[in-house]
Amino acid sequence: MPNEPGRENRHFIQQIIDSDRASGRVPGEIVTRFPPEPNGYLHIGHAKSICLNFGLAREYGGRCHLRFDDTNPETEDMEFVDSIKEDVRWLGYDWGKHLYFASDYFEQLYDFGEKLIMLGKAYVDSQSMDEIRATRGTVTEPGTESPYRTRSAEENLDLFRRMRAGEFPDGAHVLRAKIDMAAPNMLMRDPLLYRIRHAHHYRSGDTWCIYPMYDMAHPLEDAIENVTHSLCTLEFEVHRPLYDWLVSAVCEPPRPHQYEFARLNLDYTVMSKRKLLLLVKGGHVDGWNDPRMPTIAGLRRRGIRPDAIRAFCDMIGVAKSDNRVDVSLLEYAIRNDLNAEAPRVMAVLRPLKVVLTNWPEGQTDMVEAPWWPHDIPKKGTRQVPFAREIYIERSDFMEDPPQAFHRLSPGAEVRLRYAYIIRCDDVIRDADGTVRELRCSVDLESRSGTGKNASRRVKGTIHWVSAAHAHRAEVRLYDRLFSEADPERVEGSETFLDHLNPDSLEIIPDAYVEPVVAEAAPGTRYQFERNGYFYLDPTFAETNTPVWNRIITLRDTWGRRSKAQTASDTTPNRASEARPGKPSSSPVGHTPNPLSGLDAAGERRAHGLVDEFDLPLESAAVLAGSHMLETWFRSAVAEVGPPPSSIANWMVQELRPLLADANSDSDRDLERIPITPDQFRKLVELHHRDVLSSRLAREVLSDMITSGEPPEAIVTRRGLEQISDKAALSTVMEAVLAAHPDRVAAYRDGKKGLIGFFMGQVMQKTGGKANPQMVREMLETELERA
RNA sequence: UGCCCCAUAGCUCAAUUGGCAGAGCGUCGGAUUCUGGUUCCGAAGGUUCAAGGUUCGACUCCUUGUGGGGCAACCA
Repeated sequence: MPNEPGRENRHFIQQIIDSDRASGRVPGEIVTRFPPEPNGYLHIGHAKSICLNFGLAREYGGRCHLRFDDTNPETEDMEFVDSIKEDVRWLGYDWGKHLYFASDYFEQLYDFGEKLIMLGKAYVDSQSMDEIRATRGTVTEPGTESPYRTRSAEENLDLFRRMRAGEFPDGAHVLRAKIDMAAPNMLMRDPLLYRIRHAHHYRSGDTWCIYPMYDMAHPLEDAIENVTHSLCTLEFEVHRPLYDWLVSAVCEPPRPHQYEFARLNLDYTVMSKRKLLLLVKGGHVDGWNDPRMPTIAGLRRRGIRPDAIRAFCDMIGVAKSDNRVDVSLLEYAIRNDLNAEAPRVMAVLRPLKVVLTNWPEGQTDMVEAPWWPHDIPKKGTRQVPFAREIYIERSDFMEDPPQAFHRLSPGAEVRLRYAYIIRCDDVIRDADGTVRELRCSVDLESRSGTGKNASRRVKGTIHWVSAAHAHRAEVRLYDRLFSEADPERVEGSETFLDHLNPDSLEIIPDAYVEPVVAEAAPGTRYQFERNGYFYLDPTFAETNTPVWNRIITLRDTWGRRSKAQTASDTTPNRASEARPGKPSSSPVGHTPNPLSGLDAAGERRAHGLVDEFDLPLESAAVLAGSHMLETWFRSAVAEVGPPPSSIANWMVQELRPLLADANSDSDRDLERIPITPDQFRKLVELHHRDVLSSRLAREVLSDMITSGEPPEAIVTRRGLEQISDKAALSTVMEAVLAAHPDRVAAYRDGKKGLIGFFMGQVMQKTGGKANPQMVREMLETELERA
């Protein structure tokens, strides 16, 4: 959702796509894909990905593929393919003709395997699984190369073909990429590409006995389909170098790129397929579509509409930081959607009988009740029978109510919604003292709409049903499945199952609904007034008793207040719990050691630079960290010219960040840029002599990197000399101040931060050429003159 | 412990790419209301993880820390 009015808020992937289009990197259609493995049901976390991928395609007029990533024959099934298709469609998205299966690419993927072998980029390894594991090394130690790594291309090809032909048992050989067994990224230590698996695949049957691994299949599938932006979750970040390696090894230029975003975590729920399966298998829920489950099927059966899910996904945004979304956000999306979609009716969940003593026995009145409240622009009414005996909600009566309670109590009056005002005269009790029934008198002139006293106001309005006309219905009340915000956070021998909420389901077999509700078709959504939104569960369509699932309660400021009073001191404050990213105590007195990243030799070099050139230790440490940097620095320094510390400073602070182009080692790029150390020194000199402000010098530097021209040439070509003429600057400044009298006043009123705004304006008006020191001084003296 | 990623209001995210720290949700008030709902109005809430550095100016760039997450399946 837009954060700033008037300016659409673009998340980082949209920004990437925008710039890809602007720069021409992606001239054609934007192509994304949603790539589930058909081995489980989709959940609300997948919904985030679906909304992202299909939403982007819709937004940019591109397309989104639905691709089943079915490369593991042992876990996948057609049942899941069907349910996933249903769920995506239900969410409101359409893949058109772009339905794909990894299993349809097996032949092409195999050809890529042969190609890699021919290129010398892959080999058949005949070590056992254990040997491969053991020689992979650890995160701190490099792995060792397989003895089979040097097999000839011919031998590899022969072996790979025979693997395909079924000559070998499972595990006898694998195809591995030949990359680097010492790579710090474990994924690059000759990752497995193909394994032998004599297993029946639900689509390809027994055609294949070798299957590609994810790292082989996924990037190449993207390339085959001309996907432009391949979006996945954060845990695949470390796979990206491998993705790039593979794609650039065997594919032609228009190539896909992978970007990673944070998966959704929701309070009071679990999201992994494995844990959801455990809930189902263990009988803790009623199946994959239990209305308490975060599965799409569960949300659907709960009665939530797809519009609400999409709105929710819009609200949570897309970013790269781990998150745990507060349920109130989901609840808001659901209520906000249903408010204008669910007609209002009356139902009493926990009945208390009320006899209206002055209402004639046997007389039935029909009152007219609108389907919608006044503030929803929809029309229509229905008739509701009103008679001598009615049911009201047990919780709407209190014998000894607190001050703020404005429902029924002895002697008090309430309005029965759409009907009459009643007064409680008598309370009838059972032998054990519990209230069995109320005797009330009706103000016969107070009938809603038509009565003489229709406009008489009483404090409360409650809902009701006529006892003789009401229908019975089963109602199921759902609460959160877990009692802990983060059920996966366990101690000792606990599992997430220990955090199950025992009260997550309450079945009320004998609620009463007004007659019209009994005619509802399965799948109908109503608001039971003052109780919440309910959904007639279609899975019970066959049975005689209708089952209404409570989708969600109404927002309840009263219940919240009374609960807060009783429970405030026992409920732990969320803020006080340890949260990721928030240090519990801030360390003090720490002095940073710039040398800490260096080995002994590096430290010596750094100190050498300090002694020789009088550099600050920080700059020296950075330069000493890379041989290339240090050499470059030494050749940039000259007898005449700016002090070495300035050159070092500019290298560390300005040059290096400019080199940091996506996925490359910036310090190594130093030799590839068209800037000579001599030219660089001249640039620093221009800044040092105050010909260029730091801002302009930065501008020139980035120009140098792209154009390769010497700094003076760029300055002349673009007319970038700094403006230090007081009169000229004054004119610009006056114009800026005159154009924004309100801000000038605000500044003089104490909002000193506005100096940045004025500076920005002046710099913009002068094309960044104004001498910032002078401008700032002039602005300050001018603005202080009140 | 090696490499990679992340850190802005209670929660989820912005901040025109170095120029006034904002939005939605939540919280608390007020108005409206025949739903203690909705709608409308308002308020509180910030050492931008910390320290140092660069800069006229840093949420943004550099350094070092801290905290959190990911990576050592023939899963995806």
